[in-house]
Amino acid sequence: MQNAALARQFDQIAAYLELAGDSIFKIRAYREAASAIADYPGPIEDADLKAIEGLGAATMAKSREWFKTGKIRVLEELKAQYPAGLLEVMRVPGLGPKKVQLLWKEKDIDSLAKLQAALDANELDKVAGFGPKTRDNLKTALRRLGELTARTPLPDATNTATKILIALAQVAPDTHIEIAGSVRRGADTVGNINFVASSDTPAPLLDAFAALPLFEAVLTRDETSIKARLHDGVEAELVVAPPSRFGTQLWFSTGSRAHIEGIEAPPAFASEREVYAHLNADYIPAELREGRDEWQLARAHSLPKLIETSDIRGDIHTHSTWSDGVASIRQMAQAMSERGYAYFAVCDHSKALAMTNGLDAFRVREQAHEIAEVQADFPHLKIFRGIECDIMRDGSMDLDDEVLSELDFVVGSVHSAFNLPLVEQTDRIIRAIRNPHVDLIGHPTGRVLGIRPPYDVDVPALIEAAKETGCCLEINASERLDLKDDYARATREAGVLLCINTDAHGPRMLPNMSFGVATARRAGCEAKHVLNTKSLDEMLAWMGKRK
DNA sequence: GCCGTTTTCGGCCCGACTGTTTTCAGTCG
Repeated sequence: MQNAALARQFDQIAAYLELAGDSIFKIRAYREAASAIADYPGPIEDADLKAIEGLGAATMAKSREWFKTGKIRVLEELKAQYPAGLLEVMRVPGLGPKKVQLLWKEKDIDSLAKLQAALDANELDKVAGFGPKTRDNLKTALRRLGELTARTPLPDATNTATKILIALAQVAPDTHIEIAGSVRRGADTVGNINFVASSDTPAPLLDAFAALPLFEAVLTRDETSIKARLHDGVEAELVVAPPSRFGTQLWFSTGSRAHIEGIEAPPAFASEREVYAHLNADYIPAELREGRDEWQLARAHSLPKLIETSDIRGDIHTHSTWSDGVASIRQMAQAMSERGYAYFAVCDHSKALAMTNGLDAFRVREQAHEIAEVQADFPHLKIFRGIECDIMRDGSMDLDDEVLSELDFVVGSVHSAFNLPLVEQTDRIIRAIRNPHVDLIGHPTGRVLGIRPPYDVDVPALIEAAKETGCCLEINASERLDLKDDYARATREAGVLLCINTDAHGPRMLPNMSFGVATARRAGCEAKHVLNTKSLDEMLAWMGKRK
């Protein structure tokens, strides 16, 4: 299955063409080809490429070239033409293709390090377009980018961990191997990826680990453990323990440090359950092992019965091709149905987000017809009419109350004016919470892991307002994980309902639900704390009460 | 580059903000 690898080739071509200032439509075509390949359900190398929407003559030829030679000439030429570091520089907010080209040509800046050095040495003062404000913004942006990229987002780390597990399973099919560390605990970002294997003969396993092509270099190795670095810089560690000590090792390798600290080291046990029994505690789920109150609760037999992904009955915040989604309502319905959901809501963007072809009142009503048509073919899946309506700068909604009142679900989200002062940003969102049509605030702090920090907002004040109106707050399960665990915990404690949504722009994103559930588990949530664990009947009753 | 067609080119993704211009280019969502 080479889908991801081929898709990456086209994404890279798109990135270089963007840098080169090529046509936005051409760039988009490459990105759509990449997306189509990544989304293709079977091995792309066996697919009938002509039948895949989004692939044309050019991308098909390049795909075949890659199957045959392992390379795409156009991409190799682009790589030769532009230093790879320029793509990194492009990631700095405020720097687009034009400015990156200018910095490269005039100041030979082709890496983040050189950009930082130039800023520190005040070398950009004379470059056209780089006034004092821009230079200042760049310094802040660079610092933030450093903080944001220091750790890997949970979804990426989980995907990598799974790849490593699959690769190991091929070499050692009978060995029990578990993911440990912060990935297992469901932390929103991850420093490194940990594994524990159960075996009396570590050497072959360590050899196999060292030989995985995913790794760039082996960093350390002893008799029972090995640490290696992936191509993207992330480090992965495997510890091999004999079966009789596997549980204790898994417990140690899962952590967290705060959870383990002050606990007398347990003797060798085969399972973690025995470890906790030995410590006179109930089994503590990995997501709660953060050194909060979990030991107290576990000893008092009063740990929560944490929500499971299987408790989720539907997805409330999803997109379709009516705005910037990649799948039709019918395709989304099919995917939801296959996941066994009882319902989902189509919540495309509203008109203020023009770039996504957001819906105005007219198109909202047009969409209702298509939803009704698709609904007729899915008797066991309720399709709700919804919208992800922009919260404008002043806190008003992008669509009139009259239109909003026709919809089953209104998700209110901020997609503009991220830099408002704390009080203004908070008041803006509270105004949306107080709009009786708004059922849910989408990604309430606006962060995107590894890309954008949250905007300044007083989350406890949002929770208070939501408590007054019965509005829910979202745990966005995609690359945002927003609300984050601490805020989700405060929301639950305030008695405000959370709603875990994938914000899926295509079927491929539906499995992200588990990351949102992990966040909810870290917040100590049971099923009853989350809106979309309700059965269809319960949900309809809840909606009825809100009207 | 892809797509669809009143078949082989023209449309596709637009509006707001920011900082720097001295009348708007570049970036972003």
